Amino acid sequence: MAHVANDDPASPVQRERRTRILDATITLASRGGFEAVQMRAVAEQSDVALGTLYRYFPSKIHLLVSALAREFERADAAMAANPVPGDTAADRVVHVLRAMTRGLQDDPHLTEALTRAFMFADRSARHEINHVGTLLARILTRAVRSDVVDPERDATDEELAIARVIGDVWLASLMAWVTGRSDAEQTQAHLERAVRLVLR
Amino acid sequence: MAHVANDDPASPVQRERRTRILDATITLASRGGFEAVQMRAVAEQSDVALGTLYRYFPSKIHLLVSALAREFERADAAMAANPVPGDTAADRVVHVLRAMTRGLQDDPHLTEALTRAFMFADRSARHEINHVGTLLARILTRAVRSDVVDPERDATDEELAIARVIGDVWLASLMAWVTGRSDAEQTQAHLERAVRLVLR
DNA sequence: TCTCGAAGTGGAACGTGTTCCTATCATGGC
DNA sequence: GCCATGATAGGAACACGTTCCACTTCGAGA
Repeated sequence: MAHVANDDPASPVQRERRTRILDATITLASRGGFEAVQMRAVAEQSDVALGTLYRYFPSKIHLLVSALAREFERADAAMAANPVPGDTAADRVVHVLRAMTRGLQDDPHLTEALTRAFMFADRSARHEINHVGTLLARILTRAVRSDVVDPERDATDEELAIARVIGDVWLASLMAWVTGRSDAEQTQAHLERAVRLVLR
Repeated sequence: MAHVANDDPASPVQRERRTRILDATITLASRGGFEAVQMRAVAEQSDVALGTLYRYFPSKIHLLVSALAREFERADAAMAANPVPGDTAADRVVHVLRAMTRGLQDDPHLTEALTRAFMFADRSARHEINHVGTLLARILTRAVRSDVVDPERDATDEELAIARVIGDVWLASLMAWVTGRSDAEQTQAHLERAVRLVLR
């Protein structure tokens, strides 16, 4: 039941194993989407026994959401490194959304796999899901307020609410895109429309 | 491959069978959530062979999303019957959201089953998903504009965009609630906050 | 009424996520 | 160095979604 905690792998060996497993997950997802991420295949490709894989990640959903979290951590770090361009909050948010959306649409299979896992997750994966949600909110909140005079001041309730609403719309758009209900152009248009509605 | 179309069951017998299957689905979902809706159980309870069940609904996801669609159709019809109370668009939308949310929270297992199926759906279920999305948009659009002077006039782009954004936030909130990341109170607060942000 | 194709039945079979078991391996404390 | 204990390997076993097949029943048209 208990598995290796995300942020506290006991040993460097385990940390490295975890990395290998997530790498294999991304590779397989990128190649064939959700259905191609088969637990036996992940175990084989990361050179780990099936039982070990399940010790590290208690389900396929946990595995994929953890992979998503790692991607978001990278994106967050990359965006934190250099300031978001744009004069208004709306400009910056649109810029960030455009970057994220483009990144995803460049790898449709990976996006499909990670998105569907995220959406399908149940209570047992709420910590991982929450982590992803937090990262998304952080990225958007930074875009919304990256020109405030005192960046150390906590974000206001309103800034947080705006970031959350935009995040919600982004997730719904992602879902629509993954299910083939809207193409890249429609997705982007809807996102920008929503940003303009919320940020004014 | 081809299954009985939703809106054109060939015979009354088939229509009645379809109803029985969806009833069984709702019953099982209400009792034990997504995992309790097992195809063999649905077939048995609706007194139909497994192969027949698959002829009517090509997958568990199609089945559950179709059940969700039927629920939304009922809700839509009920709400179309008598006008939404409230003086402002925001009031009416909040009222509708509150009603829908309460209805769902009264049956957590059913909500979990239908929501997760909706979120997990892939391209093969895009028609069913789209139908649900259309119904949701229709319900919200009506709430937004139910006091316009000429209700026959088509909704404006802005009215539609507002309804879509609110629908997106509602879906995301539903997901957060299902995964246990937010309780009923937080969900409602976030929804109302979003409505106020978008409608002004 | 007879016939024929579509629809339904009952159940075996298969794939993949998940669990479980036993033997082996690695590591920290003596 | 040696042991105790937890981690891993390897793989069988199980559950449930899905597919398939052989047979039967139903119903519309000749």
